[in-house]
Amino acid sequence: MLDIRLIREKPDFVRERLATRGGGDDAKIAEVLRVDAERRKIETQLQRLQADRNRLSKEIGAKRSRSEPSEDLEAQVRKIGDEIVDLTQRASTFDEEQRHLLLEIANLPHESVPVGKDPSANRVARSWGEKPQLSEPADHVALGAKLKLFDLERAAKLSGSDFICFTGAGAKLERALINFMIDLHTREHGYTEISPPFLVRRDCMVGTTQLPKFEADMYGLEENQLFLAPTAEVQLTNLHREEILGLSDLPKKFVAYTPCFRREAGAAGRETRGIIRVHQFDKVELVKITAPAKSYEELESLAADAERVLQLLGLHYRVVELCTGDLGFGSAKTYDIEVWSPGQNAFLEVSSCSNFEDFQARRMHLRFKDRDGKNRFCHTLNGSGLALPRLFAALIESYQQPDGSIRVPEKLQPYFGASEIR
RNA sequence: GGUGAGGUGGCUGAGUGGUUGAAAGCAGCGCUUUGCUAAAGCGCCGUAGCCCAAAAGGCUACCGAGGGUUCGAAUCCCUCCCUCACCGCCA
Repeated sequence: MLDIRLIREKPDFVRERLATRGGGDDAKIAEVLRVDAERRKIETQLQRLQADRNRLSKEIGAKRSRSEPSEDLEAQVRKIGDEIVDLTQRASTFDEEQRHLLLEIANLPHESVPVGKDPSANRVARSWGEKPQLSEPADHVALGAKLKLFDLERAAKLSGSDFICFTGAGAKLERALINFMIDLHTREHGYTEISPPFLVRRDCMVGTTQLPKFEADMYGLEENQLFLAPTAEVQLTNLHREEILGLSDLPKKFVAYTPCFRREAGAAGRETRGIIRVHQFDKVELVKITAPAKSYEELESLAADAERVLQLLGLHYRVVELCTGDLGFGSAKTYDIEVWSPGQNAFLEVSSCSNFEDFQARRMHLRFKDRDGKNRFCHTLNGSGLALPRLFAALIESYQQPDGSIRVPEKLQPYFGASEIR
């Protein structure tokens, strides 16, 4: 959520920055400014009446204590009371309308983000390693079937299409990857491990911007208003919602392993082969809550922490700096980390590391007490570290051997308990 | 699920209809004293918003949330949420 004061004071600046995302927000800005002006007008009227009421009510109290008549004043205040009821109603209508509009206006891209309208303007920031030399690489679907690592048909029997059921060595490999990543981030990168609930309240989903805009992509449980979290970003970032943290508590760094649930409405048929786009997948997520001055350096180290996973596993990847038009709704700056998939002959996104600045914090009232004693909004960041099915696919494809077996990367062997899968 | 107790500022905790936005203590900030530390003394210290070009200043709202009673509600009534305790049920 943007600060209404910023929009009020620098509307042209806001419009210009939003336009770099691809435009279409001018009408919303005009509308929110109109509502804001109206809201303040009514609020001022309302406050004058309340001040009158307070003053007269005190007089009534004083008169009564002196046993003087006060009926005329009481009648007057009663009348003011009626007007207040009416104005309060109108004021809250405008309040709601303003919040509604603000919740649907995207964040401003950071000035360092390359300007462009689609992924063709994204910038490859760096790449690591090399494509493995494989004469005729099998893709993960073929490898998985052959070695019985997962069973998509039977997963469909349980839950419908686009679900995974890992089996045997596949299930164990997934679990090994989870443990490997969590240990890395807790032991070497200083994150605190969290095992959060998977169901979250609506407010949390609003806080991290999944709602209200993307409700169609979320799984919800109608009767008790809970949602299945689409990413642990929701739980981890909302952990301290509505709190005021001490400056010395920052940065907060959390890592969690959770399943993630996504309807992927409208995504059917696109990039959905095998296990790379499914309704439920496991993910190790990294979240940081930082002071504003530090958030961009924390973004760099967050990406580095996620990249470290791929480096230790010896997987080729590249880091892409998203352009303004490709940026997510709430993000000010994002690096996508893409691992090489020999089977797809393409890079697959396994992590998206973003700095939301105070966009999420403002929605969830997440603040810290600054050195000068003022409460300010924190900055929030998150990135996968990493998403499992795609990592799994890239790993088995990259480490496949001519004889059809899969070599297990050395760093993973203590977790997996064997050096190969055959 | 049942019964009981409770939700007040960063924290602890007073406060049952009108100068209480809220006592007191702790924490925090500033100053004094001090070789340093510690201790002591004095002062300041909630949040959000509105008016004002701005500052100064003024005003409004907020005591879990939402309604209600009243001229006036932290205080009385209703509903809901949450926390704690005990009982029941349960992986």
